[in-house]
Amino acid sequence: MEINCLTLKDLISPKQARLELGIEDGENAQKENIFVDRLRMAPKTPIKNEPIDLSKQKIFTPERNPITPVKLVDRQQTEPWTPTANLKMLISAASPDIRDREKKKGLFRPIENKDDAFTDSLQLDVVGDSAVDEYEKQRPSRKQKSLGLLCQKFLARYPSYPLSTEKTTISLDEVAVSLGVERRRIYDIVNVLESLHLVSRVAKNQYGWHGRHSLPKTLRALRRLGEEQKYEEQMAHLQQKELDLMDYKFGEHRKNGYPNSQDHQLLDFSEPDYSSSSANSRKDKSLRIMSQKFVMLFLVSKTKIVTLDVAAKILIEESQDTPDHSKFKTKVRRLYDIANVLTSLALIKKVHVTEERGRKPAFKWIGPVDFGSSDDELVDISTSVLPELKREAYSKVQVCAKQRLSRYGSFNTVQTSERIERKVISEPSSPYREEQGSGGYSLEIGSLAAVYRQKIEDNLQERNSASKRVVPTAGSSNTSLPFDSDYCVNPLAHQVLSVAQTDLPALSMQNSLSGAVGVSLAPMSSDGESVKPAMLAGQPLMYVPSTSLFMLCASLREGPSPESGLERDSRSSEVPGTTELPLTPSSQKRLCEHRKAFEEHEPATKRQSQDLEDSPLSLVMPKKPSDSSDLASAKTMGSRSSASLEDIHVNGPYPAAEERSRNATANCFIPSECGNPSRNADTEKLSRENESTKEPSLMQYLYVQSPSGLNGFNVLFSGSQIPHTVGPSSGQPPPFSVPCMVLPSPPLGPFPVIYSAMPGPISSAPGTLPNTGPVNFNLPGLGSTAHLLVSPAAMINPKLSTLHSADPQLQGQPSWNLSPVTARSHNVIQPESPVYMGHPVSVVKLEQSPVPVTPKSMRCRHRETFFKTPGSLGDPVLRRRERSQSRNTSSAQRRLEIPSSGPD
DNA sequence: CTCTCCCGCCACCCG
DNA sequence: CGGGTGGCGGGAGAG
Repeated sequence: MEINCLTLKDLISPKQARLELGIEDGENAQKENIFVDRLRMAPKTPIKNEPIDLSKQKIFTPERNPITPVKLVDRQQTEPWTPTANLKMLISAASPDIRDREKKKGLFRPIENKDDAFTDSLQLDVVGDSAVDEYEKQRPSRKQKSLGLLCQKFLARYPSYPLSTEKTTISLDEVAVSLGVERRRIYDIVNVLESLHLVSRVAKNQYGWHGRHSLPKTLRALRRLGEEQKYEEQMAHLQQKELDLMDYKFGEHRKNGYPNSQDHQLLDFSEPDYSSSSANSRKDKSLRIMSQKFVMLFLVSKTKIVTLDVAAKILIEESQDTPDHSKFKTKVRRLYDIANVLTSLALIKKVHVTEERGRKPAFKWIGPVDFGSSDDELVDISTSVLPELKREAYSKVQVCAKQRLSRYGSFNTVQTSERIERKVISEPSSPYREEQGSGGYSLEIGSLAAVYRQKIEDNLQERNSASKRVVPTAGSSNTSLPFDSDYCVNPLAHQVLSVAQTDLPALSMQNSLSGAVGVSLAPMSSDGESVKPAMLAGQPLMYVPSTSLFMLCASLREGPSPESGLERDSRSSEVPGTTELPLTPSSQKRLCEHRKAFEEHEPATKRQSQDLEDSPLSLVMPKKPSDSSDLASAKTMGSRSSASLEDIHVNGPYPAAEERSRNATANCFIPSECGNPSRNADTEKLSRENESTKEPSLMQYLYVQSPSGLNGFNVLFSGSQIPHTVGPSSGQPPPFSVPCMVLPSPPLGPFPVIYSAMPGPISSAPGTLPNTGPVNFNLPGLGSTAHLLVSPAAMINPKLSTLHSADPQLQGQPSWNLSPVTARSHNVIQPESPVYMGHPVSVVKLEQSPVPVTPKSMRCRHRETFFKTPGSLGDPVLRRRERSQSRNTSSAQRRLEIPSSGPD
C-alpha cells in the first residue's frame, strides 16, 4: 500500500522519495542507511510520527555499531524483503540519480564526519543542486571507496567465529544495500571469502557465513596444494628471471613440467564444501581459484612475501591464457581485488619489495602459519588418534613443556614479526633486498632467516627472556625450514589480529570449567597499528578456554577427524586408532553419522564442526618427565586425557538436562552437535569408567596452543587434577576447577605467573557447593602471545594452592554463571575488523583476596616490567575493580557482566 | 609517471 | 527468458 504513495513526483524528486522511504520504515531506513529528512518528514507524512532517531542512523556504520548477526538472521528470515526496501529499489531503478545519491550517502556517510552528516543532508535538501556540488567537493576519496574498506564493513557484520548453532545467512541484496554499493562489489568480496571457506553459497543471492573457524584447515589444504603445484619452485624460477614488467615477455617464462593442468584439482579442493553449488563452470570460479592460488603462493613461500607480478605470471601461465600484456594487467587488477579482501581479513598486508629498478608491489602473509604443515604434525596431534603420532608429539611437547616449566618466569615466544620484519625488508642492507636483484627470493632465505633469528635473539635478550618458543609447531620440526621454524613459529602477533575471538565461545567452557584464574586483559598498544590486549599482572580474572580446548575435546572424543576435503575420507577410515578413545562405538557412530549427514545436507554447519576438529592445537600430557618416551604411557595419557576432557565437557557444573538444553542453544563445543541425550549418558559412563582407571599419581598437562582460539595464549592444563573434580558421579556433575598460571608473552618480558587458583571444588565435595554455576570463559582478544599454564595448584605451586584454599573469599565463589545468551549479547563488536582497536574481551572479575595469590615478588616485579599500571601496587581489590570498571566502559572490548558476588 | 582499483558493461549460466 | 553472476578492461584517482 505504501507503494501507492509513490507518485511520479516522488520519482522525480529524489529527496521526496527518500523522505517517504525513511518515514515509512524508519528502522529499515536506518538499516539501509537511508537518510531521513527531518524537515520534511512531519508535513509530508503524518502517518507515522515515530521520531526518527538520527543518531541511530549514524551509528549504523559497522565501525561503531556492528550489526549483530543474530538479529540479521532473524530479520532476514522473518522479513526477507520489506515493502519499503522494494520501494526503494524501485525508486533507485527508476532514477539513477536517486540511486547514486543514495548509494553515495549510504556508503560514505559513515566515513565522513558524522556530525556533518545531518547538516549535509539538510543542505542538500534546502540548497538543492548546489548541494550536489557540495557533495562533489566532499566526495570521498578513492581510498574510502576501496574494496578493502568495503570488505571490512562487510566483515564487521558477521562474527569471526560464529557459534555453530548460529547460522548466519548473507543476503547479497541486503548487504549491498546496507553497505551502499552495488551487488557487483559484494560478489568480489564474497568470492574471495568463499575461496577461503569463510562463506559458502547456499542459494541464489544467499550466502552462508561460516566465519574463520575453518580457516586453519583451509589454509592447510591450500598449502598442501601449493606444495603439490610446486609453486615455490615456480616463484623461485620467475624471480630469477627478469622481473621487470616492462621487459616481461611471456614466452620466456614458460616452463616445462609445470602442473598447470591442475586447475580442476584446485576446484576439487573446494568441492566438498560446494556440493550445493559446485555445478559452476571453471570460469565461474575464476576469482575463487585465483584467490586460492594467491594464498597458496604465500603459504608455500618461505619469505611469505609474494610480489604481484610473480603471482600474476604464475596465474597466467597456469590458466594457459594467451599471454599478453593486457592479460597481465587484468590479472594484476584481480589480484589487487583479492589482496584487498585478504588484507581486510588480516591475512596479508601490503609491502614493497625494493629492487634495483625500484619498488615492487607485494604482499606479505601475516596470517596464521602454524596451522599445520603438509606433514601435519600438529594436525595429527589434534585430530588423529594414532598412538604413535600422539606419542611422538607428546614427547616433543613434553620437552618444551618441561623447558617452560623450568623457567616459566621467562617463557617466551619468538618475538613476532612485524616490527622486526618490516625493518628487515626496508633496511637497505637487508639480505632480502640484496638478493632480490641477483636472483630471487629463495637465495636469501638462509641469510634472511639468520637476520631474523639474530634480531629475534637480540630482542629476546633485551627483554631478559632468552628462550625461544619451543613448542613444536608445524615448522619447528622441519629443520630444512629454519625460517619457518624460527621465525614464523608464532603467527599470533599480527599487527592486525587475525584471530580475534569474537565468539570465542565463551560458552565452550562454561560447562567445563569453573575456576578462578587470574588473568586479565588490557589493551596494549603495539606497533602503533593495533592494540593488542595483554595480560595484566595481578589482575585476578578468569581465564578462559577457547574453542581450541574444545576442539581438543572434540578431536579426542571424536577420534579421527576429517581432514580438509582431500583427505577427509581416508582419515575418517582410521577407525582402529580410535580404540584409544573413550568413545563407545555407538557414540562414535552417531558422531560420524551426524557428521556425514551434515556434510551432505548442511555444508555450512559441517564446516563449522570441522573447524572445531581441525583447529590447530598441540597437546602435551606428560605423565612424568621420565615417561615421556614410553609409548604405553603415552597411550595411557592420551586415553586418559581424552577421558578427562570428556569429563570436563560432559560433567560440567550443569545437570545433564540443563546442559542439554544449553547445548541446544549453544553447543559450539560439541563439534558434531550430537544433541542426542543418550550421548551424555554414554560419555558420562565413559567418564566414570575412565575415572576409575585413573592413576592418581599421574600428572598430566594439556598444552593447548591455539592461534585461532586463544590468540597466542598457550594453555597448559593439568590433566591429573581433572579426574579428581569428577565427584561421586551423581546426577550432579561436579564443577571443574582449574587453577592455572598464565605465562607471559615475550614482548612483554618475563612474566611469571598470573595466578589463578580454584580452591574449593578441587578438594571439597563439588556437589556441596552451592550454585556451582559454570564459568563462562572467554578470552577473545588476547592479541599478544601469552601462555596460560593451567595446572593443579598443588603441583605447580602447592604453597599457593594452600593459600588459596584457605582464602574464604576465593573459596566462596568458585564459579560464575554466564549464559551463552549473555555472551552473545555482548558480542557485538567485530574484532576482526581493524577498525576496532580493541578486541572483545570477556572479563570475569574475581573477588580478589587481600592475600596475594601469586608470589609477591614475582607479581610486583613483573607488574613493573609490564605495564607500570599506576594502581597496580595499590589495593589489589580496588585497583582491579577500577580497572575492570574502566575496561567495562570501554567500547572497544566486549566483556561479560559477571556478578561479582559470585554464587550466593 | 606508475600504482591502484573503481566502475559498470555485458556475457554467461541457471532456474 | 529473466535475473543472478562475475569476467573483464577502460580509465581515473592517488602517490
